Formats: sequence, structure tokens, C-alpha cells
Amino acid sequence: MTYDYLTLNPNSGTPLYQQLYASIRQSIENGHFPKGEKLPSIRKLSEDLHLSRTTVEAAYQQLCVEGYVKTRPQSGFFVATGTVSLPRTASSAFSISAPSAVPQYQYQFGTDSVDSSCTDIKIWRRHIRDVLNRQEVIASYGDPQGEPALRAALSAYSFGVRGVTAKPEQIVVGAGTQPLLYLLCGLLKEKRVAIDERGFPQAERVFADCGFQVLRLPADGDGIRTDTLEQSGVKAVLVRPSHSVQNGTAMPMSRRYALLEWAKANNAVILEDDYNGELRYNARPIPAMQGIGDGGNVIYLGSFSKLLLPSVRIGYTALPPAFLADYRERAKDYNQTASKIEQLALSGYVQSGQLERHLRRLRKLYAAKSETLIRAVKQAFGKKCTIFLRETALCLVVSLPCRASSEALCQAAQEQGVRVLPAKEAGSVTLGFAGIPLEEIQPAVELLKTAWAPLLS
Amino acid sequence: MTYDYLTLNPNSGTPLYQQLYASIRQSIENGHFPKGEKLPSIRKLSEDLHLSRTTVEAAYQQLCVEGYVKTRPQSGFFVATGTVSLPRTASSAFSISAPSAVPQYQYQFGTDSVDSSCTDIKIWRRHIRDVLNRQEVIASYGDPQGEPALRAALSAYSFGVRGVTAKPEQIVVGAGTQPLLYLLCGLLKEKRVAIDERGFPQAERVFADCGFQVLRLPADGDGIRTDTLEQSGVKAVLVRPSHSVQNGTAMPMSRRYALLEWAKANNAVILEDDYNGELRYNARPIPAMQGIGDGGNVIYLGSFSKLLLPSVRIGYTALPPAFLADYRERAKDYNQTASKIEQLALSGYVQSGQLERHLRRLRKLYAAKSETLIRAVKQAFGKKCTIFLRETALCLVVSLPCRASSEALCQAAQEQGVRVLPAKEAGSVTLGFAGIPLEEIQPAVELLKTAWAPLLS
DNA sequence: GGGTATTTGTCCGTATGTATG
DNA sequence: TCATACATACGGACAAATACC
Repeated sequence: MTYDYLTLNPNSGTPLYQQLYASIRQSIENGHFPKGEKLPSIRKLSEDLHLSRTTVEAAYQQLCVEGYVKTRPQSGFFVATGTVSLPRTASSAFSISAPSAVPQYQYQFGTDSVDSSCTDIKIWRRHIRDVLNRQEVIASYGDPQGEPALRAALSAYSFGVRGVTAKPEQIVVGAGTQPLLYLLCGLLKEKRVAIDERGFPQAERVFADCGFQVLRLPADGDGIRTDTLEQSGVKAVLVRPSHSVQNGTAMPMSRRYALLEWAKANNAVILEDDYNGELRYNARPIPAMQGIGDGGNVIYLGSFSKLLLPSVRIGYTALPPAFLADYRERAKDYNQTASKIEQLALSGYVQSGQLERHLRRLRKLYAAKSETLIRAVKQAFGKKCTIFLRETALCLVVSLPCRASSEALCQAAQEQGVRVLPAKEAGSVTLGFAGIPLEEIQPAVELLKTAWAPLLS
Repeated sequence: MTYDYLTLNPNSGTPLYQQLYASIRQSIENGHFPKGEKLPSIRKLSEDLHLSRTTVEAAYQQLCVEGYVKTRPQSGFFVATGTVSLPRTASSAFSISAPSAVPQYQYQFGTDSVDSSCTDIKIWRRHIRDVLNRQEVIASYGDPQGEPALRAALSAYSFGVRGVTAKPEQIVVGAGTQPLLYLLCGLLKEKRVAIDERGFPQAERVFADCGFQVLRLPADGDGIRTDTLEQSGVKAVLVRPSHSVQNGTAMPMSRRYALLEWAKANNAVILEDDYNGELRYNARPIPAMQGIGDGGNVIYLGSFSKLLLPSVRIGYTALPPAFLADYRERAKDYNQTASKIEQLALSGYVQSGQLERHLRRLRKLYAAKSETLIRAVKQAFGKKCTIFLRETALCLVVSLPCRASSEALCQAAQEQGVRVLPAKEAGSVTLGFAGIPLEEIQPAVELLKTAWAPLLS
């Protein structure tokens, strides 16, 4: 079989692997490759087209990241079935029991959802199955601190990916960040904690439950300010250096150093919630604060629910050595909250390197999405709009030439069935692109154009 | 690994590849990369650090030339084995928890284990597998209150088995009793709670974390006394009517009525932890307090970790209608802690009636075990010993004709490889039989006979 | 049906061309 | 002219899945 209908031109200027990618993509969209059909193997195609295998591989990878094809290792690449149509998450996630008039959206630019379309659920299933087949595992209690195998894997992983230096015995596993915060509340002796003024309801809830006084301190563009921290005299602050919904900026290195200095000077502790820290997709990663200093003043908090699958709720914390004695004393009274089976499955997933592979895929996907979104916005609103995309966030802020309030813009978008979030300034909105499928970005932005046309000046 | 702790500064003047070289060299000297360990590949590191491959390659080349690493073509770069490498600090990975001299036992009469030998693990696995095959489940967020299917199943189950009357919307699911207690702490307005004098460390820990004052009030043989409750003026009490390690007795009906009356009269609330309530194997079951009155003053807490498999940590609570409004208001800030997959598997397990079948099997098994144990003890120690076994508990207390302390008896047993727990009075020990296999009871008791022979008078 | 040969995705170090100071 | 950094392309080695005997 020759696949010479895939037209390539070595002298056209555009790279071969991109031409190949475009050709195959078009063939899929045309129906030349029906859904579920196996693509020619990398070797076959490279021979037939007289290309290097790497070239073909690069094209396949891109198709894979963007969801057009799925890879089954040692088996082949297959055209994806059902064009990435996972149920819209946000609506079902937050309709507790109390019925409320939740608006229905066709497209969602929220910042609260994630993309699990490129998660290889099969691999995850296989790990779960492997664990289930180990009878002694399923029929015994787990370690209250977290499965030793998982803690060992996390110790290595968090060091490699985030620069966190923590031995397995410093790591405590839990069913997400929240249960771990309850634990930490017990370890903090002074019942006051600072967070930045934007707030963080789930954490504040925990602090409130534990009788803490929560101080919302002012922040500037770089994050919470150390001078007000100093003034307030608190001994603990919760920060999320990689997360910043307002303008998509991550906390710069300078502020991180300033915080560390403040902590050291005041014998205080920084609770570093590394939300999305792994996902810095378009720039060099910023290491976690925990690993920058000696780690003595930082309690690191990591989580997987946003990385892997929304249904997997596992988080972990790395305690400084100074806290260990106290923790161990109290540990016997704390039960483990995370599922043992999922802990062990995750341990296998991490240890086999599949999580890092997945992370790499995710970063590429988010890079592609941000690019697509920027292109679409530019095309729709031309030079009249300004786009702010700062390093790490999974959203961008678009500033339009109009006087309408941010809320008014959101409302107008909602009437077209598109969910966008308000930004700080009038005429601006926040577009989160993590949850929206790549191919929906273009039509969604076109709807936004329709929605906002009457408001533009 | 992504190794982004290798700090680089593009504007520092010094070339990137030299900075990278220095960082890696330092990591090798620090021992972060042990001898012989493979460095991240050029491709991976370049992607993770957002550098070109050439840059990384240049750094590697320099390391190679200077002898820090060796290259094995088509395989990778490896830390040279000849270089001076300090003892490793981080991630030596396998010295997990605090090392302690955990005694090794051949037989265990502890009260903290359960029998899962008669759990049909195959069936449980099948339920898990069924859930895993539903893609929309695994790739979406769960309901923070607990999966609706599970809450519906629990509503029916808890009524049928324990007489608990609660609609699905009253039920909140969590990863065991402890996380649910944190939630309940938020719902109780008066920050004082009573428990009986024997204590309950895991619960007290939660109350302490939440700033509650815990009053250990005196109990008599029937459980916590209502007169002291009355005196103390508390508005909440935590009881475990089916659990009583001391002498194996369950709280009698009379005391339950008394408690309910006290609660009604004082507008107080009873936290009913129905630990082992389902397992009353040798007498008529006593219904839960929640279902006896109108349910307005009782918060019911149930759990499955002791019933099904130790690795399945799911619990639930049934909130009185009066608490629902407050709960819903706060619910949006609470994340679910229990695994979604296990919730749905459990839901199938309950709905198909397999849990009730399993319960019946368990009751029979525990009845057989208690019989066997009593016979073995009588045979070993004859008429000189007294056996206390009251209705429900999964343990019995054996009183021997000797003056040795309870701890001394436990120590002597331990030296024979048998774990038993101390009892309240000298010459007595507690034998939990839930965890020990039926056929091991006889030989274990014979070992006890050997162990205690010198101590008997 | 069980062992063997082949296929296949994946990972790897490397070479080359080019843009930018 | 040269050092630096990057993008593209190459083919060898490996282990797992699969097909075949």
C-alpha cells in the first residue's frame, strides 16, 4: 500500500512533519480514515513516504495530543472514535442537591474544569486491575500515612517534576487537599492564617472549622505582599504560587524569595498549594518554593485530581522535618482518607513514568489550545482587542474596546450559550481553555463575536 | 523526570548550557543523582526545561568530557561510577516510616482487624470493573455529597438493616467516619461534645482540631450516663451503642430510650456511630437510635470498612432534616473524600443485595468463631477461668485465676507469638476473634496455655 | 494451546541547517 | 566570524503486543 495521496512537498518551507500532520488530519475529517481504523504504522509509512520514522512519529504525536487519533502502545495508532465528547463537567459537578437555575451552556470557558480527553483511561484501568488482582492488598488495611509505595513514588516524582525535596516519611497522602488541610491545622499552633485577598473558599472553610482566624491580606500583581504579612504578625500563610485566575500570571521568582525570607525571619510557615504547578506548559517551569530554600519553612501541597482524571481524588503534603515528631505523635489518630486501591494504582502509574508522559502530553495540548484560542480571538476581534496570557495559567484575559462592564460581557456571552468569567477590569473577560475541547474553540469564539458585536465601540 | 529544580536564568549573561552543566554537576555531587543512575534523556530534559536539544546536549557533552557522566550510545547518559559522590540525602526512597520494632505475631487476637476471608472478592472486583467500563463515570467529577446512586442505595439499605429512616438527600458520603465528623463539627453550633469515659481517640482528635471541648463523662455497664449528661449541660454527645470493647456488651434498649429522651428534652443531638451495628451475630438485632424516635435529634454514622474489605473506606451519615439547610449552604465548600469508583461499586454491591447476603454470612462466621474460641478457652483453662461475652462485640474477655497484670499476660502471650489485648482488670485479657481465621483459633489458644501456664495459680 | 518470530510504539543519541546576536 | 540556541530529520535499540506456527 502506498499512501501517496498524502501530499508532501519537501521544498515548501513548512516542515515535513507538519505537512504530514495536516494531510492525515484532513484525511480523517474527510472520512478517508474511518473512526476506529488503524493508521499505517510509523515504520510502514516512513518507508512508503521515504521519510524518517521520527518525522512520522512527530506527526502522529501531534494528532494524538489533539485528540484525532489514539495510540495503543505496541499495537498501533487508531482514529479516535466519537470526537472527544465527554459530558460537560461543570454543570453536574456543582448541582448538589439543592436545585438552582443553573444556566445551560453550549461552550464553556470556565476555569474550573480540566481536559481528560488525552488521559489514557485504558492504562489507568490496567493499573487498577493489577492492584485488584493482588489479593493481599485488597484484604488488608492501608497505611494511615499513605501507601509506602506511593509515598516513595511521590518523593521521587515531586523532586523531579517540582524540585520538592522530601523523603517518603515526610509525605502524607489524603483524599485531596482539603482533608490534608485539616491535618495541617492540627500541626499549626497559632490559630491564625493569612491568604491573599482573592480568597480560597474550600481552604477557608477548613480553617474556619478548625477555629482559625483567616486574614485576607492585600495582594499586588505578583501575589500576596510581604509587608502586610509582616505587619499582621501571622505565623502562617497559604499561597498558590502557580494559580492566579485574575490575570493568568504565576507568582514570580522574586516574590517567592521574598516570602521565603519573610518566613525564615519570622519563624513562620508557608503552606504552598502547588495547584497546577506541573502544568506550566509554555515556558520554563518555576520550581516549588519548598525546594528553593532548605524546605524548613514550607509545607508543600500537591494534588492529582486536576491532572489525571476528575474521579481520582488524591493529594499529598510534604512536611518539614521539624513537624515530623508532632505529626507522628498525632498520626495514630488520623485515618487515611484516600482509596487504597487508587493509591496503589497511582503509585504504579507514577513509577512507570506514565504520569510524566501524560504531563508532557497535557502541556502540549494546553499549548495547542492557547495558540488556537489566541488565533481565534485575534481573528474575531482583530487589532481592537488586547490579549493577556501570562506564563502558566490555563486561561487568558481579553480586553475589548468597549465600556461594558465585565459582568455585562459575561451575561451577553451567556445568552449565546457561552460561559466566560468576569475579569477585574471593565471591558475584559477571562477565558479558561482547559476544559473546552480543542475543536470547539473556534466556533465558541465566533459565538462570542456575535454576542459582543452590539457592545463594541 | 522533568528536573526543573535545575535553576536557570536566561538573562544572567552566562550561557544556558553552562548553567545547566553546573546545576547537573552540583546535583551529582550532592548525590541527587546516585552513581550509575541514568540522567534524563536529552529530549526529555530539553522539553521540560523549554530548551533546545542542542543546549542540553552541549551541557551533557561537557559533563562527559569532564568525566562526571558516561555516554552509552542509543541508551543514555549515566552518572560515572568513579566520581566522588557524597552519601545520598534525598530520595533514597525505601526507608519509609519511622523505624520501630514492630513485634511479629503468628496469631492475632486484636480487635482492630476483620474477617474478609468470606468476602467474595471476585464479586467486588466485578463491580469495580463494571464501573471502570463506564467512561463517563471515570472522566467526570463526583457529587460532593456522594454519588446519588449510592445515597439511594444506602437510604434503602440502612432502613432495612438498621431501621434508619433517611431520604437520599439526607445522606452524606465520605471516606470513613472521620472526614464526616469534620463536616458535623461545622454543623454543631455549641463547641462542646460529650463522649463516654472510655474515649475514642480518632473522634476526639477531630473535635480537638475543630476547637471543641471534649467531656469524657462517666459510664456504667450500660453506657454513658444521662444524669451526668444532664448536669454537664452539653448539647451533643457521641455514642457507639453497638461497640464496647471493655466487656463486649451493647448498649441496652433502655439506655437508648433514656438518651433519646435526654436529647429531646434538652434540644441536644446524639451522634450515633453505629460501629459494628450490623454485626450483632448472636442475638436479636437492636435497631439504631436514629430510627426509634422521630430522628430529629440523632445524626447517624455508618461505615463499611469493617464490613466489606479493609481497603474500602466508605462511610455515610444521615442528617436530620433540621440540619439540611445549613449543610447545603456549606456543602459547596466541601469536597468529597470517598473514591467515586468505590462509591459506585458499593452502590451496585448494595443494590444487588449482595451486601446483605454477605452480612448474613459474616454473622454466621462470627458466631462460629466465638463458639470455637469459647470451647478452646474452656478446654485449655478449664473451670478456673471466667469468660465474658456479651451480645454483639467481636471479642471476649477472659478472666484467669492469677494475679499477673493484664499487661503481663499480654507480654507473655507475645513471647509465644500471639497478640492479645489488655483488659481492665488484672488477670484478664481481651481476645478479639474477628480477624483470626477460624482454624487458627484452636492452635492459638494452645499457645496461650503454654504462655500463661507459669503465671497461673 | 503454548512457544516463537514479527510487528509496533517508544525511547534514545546524533547530525545538519538556520536564525540571531 | 563565531558562539549560542533552536528546529528538523535520522536511524539504532528495546520491550510489549500480536500473529503465527
